[in-house]
Amino acid sequence: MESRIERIKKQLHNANYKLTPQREATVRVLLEHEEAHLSAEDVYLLVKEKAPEIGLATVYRTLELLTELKVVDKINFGDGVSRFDLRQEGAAHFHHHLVCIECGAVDEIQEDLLGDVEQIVEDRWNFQIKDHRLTFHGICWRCSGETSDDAERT
Amino acid sequence: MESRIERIKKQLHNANYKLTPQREATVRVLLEHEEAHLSAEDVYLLVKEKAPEIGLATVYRTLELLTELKVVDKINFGDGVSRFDLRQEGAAHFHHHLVCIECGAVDEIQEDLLGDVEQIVEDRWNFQIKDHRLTFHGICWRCSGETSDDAERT
DNA sequence: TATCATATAATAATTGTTATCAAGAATAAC
DNA sequence: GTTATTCTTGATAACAATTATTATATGATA
Repeated sequence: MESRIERIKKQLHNANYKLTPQREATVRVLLEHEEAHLSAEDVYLLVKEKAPEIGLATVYRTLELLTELKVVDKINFGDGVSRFDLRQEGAAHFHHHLVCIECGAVDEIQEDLLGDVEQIVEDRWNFQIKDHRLTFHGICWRCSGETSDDAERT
Repeated sequence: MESRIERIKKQLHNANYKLTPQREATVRVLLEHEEAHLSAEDVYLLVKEKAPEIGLATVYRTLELLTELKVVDKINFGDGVSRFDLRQEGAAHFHHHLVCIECGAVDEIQEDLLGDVEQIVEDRWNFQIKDHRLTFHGICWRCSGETSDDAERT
């Protein structure tokens, strides 16, 4: 974890920004809640536990900055708030999400899966793909397990 | 076009709603601007040209209603506003989008393309897919065409 | 030291959207 | 036809998420 902070610090410095205590606290919260898909408000409340003097605007600014530097990805599941995910180190592409319409859980798919599709799109639509967003809405294994007979026994 | 309005009228009636003049005006604007990805505000301004007495709230209500009936799809490209697309008649699935990061243009992909990917996701993650959202961000043919030969520019 | 740029907390302002509510049609009951 | 009843509407207030403002603090530099 410390090494990841170090690397993020370098990324900031490369872009002429500093890793201030507030920014570090924000990054730490993100690191401690990977895959949690926190909203700005969520992050704010969590950071506040450790650094109560931080302001909401600072969290917004930090998240914006981190998005710009591609340290985090800003996602939007259509529920009115933006959510922030740490980008996996070395991941060229954005990961996908499974949003459960029953319980609201958000699971991640790290696999790319879109290789073929992207090739088709680039060729057929003459479109140079830089990034993608893929979200499936449906019923997760937990919820379908509850009512389904052949539920998976974990 | 009239026949599509007729069908939408039936859909409304089936759900115990009426095609009021305001709703019809809104639907007509959507029909006349297919593939335009209008925001609620856009729709409001366009409807106002024909029916100046309409209120913004009515447009929001109508768009919400049409979304519920799956006449339109509500999409979000992360720019802070929701956009509304008429769903292609008979389309079981939501179409995909190409968002150009240069000029902001939004093109549509009607083809599904995700058949294989969905099969994998359903099997491997035990997830029952009901809908999907797929958006590619990149450079469209228009923008890459402009500088295509001597690529390097600012 | 003074000076300069950056970062900050607090708060005001803005934006997209939703809720409220009284008034206006449409429909049904008498 | 008149009266209920139910929808629907327009205007506007309320709301929540985000962004801008401002005055202050911090830290580096000369």
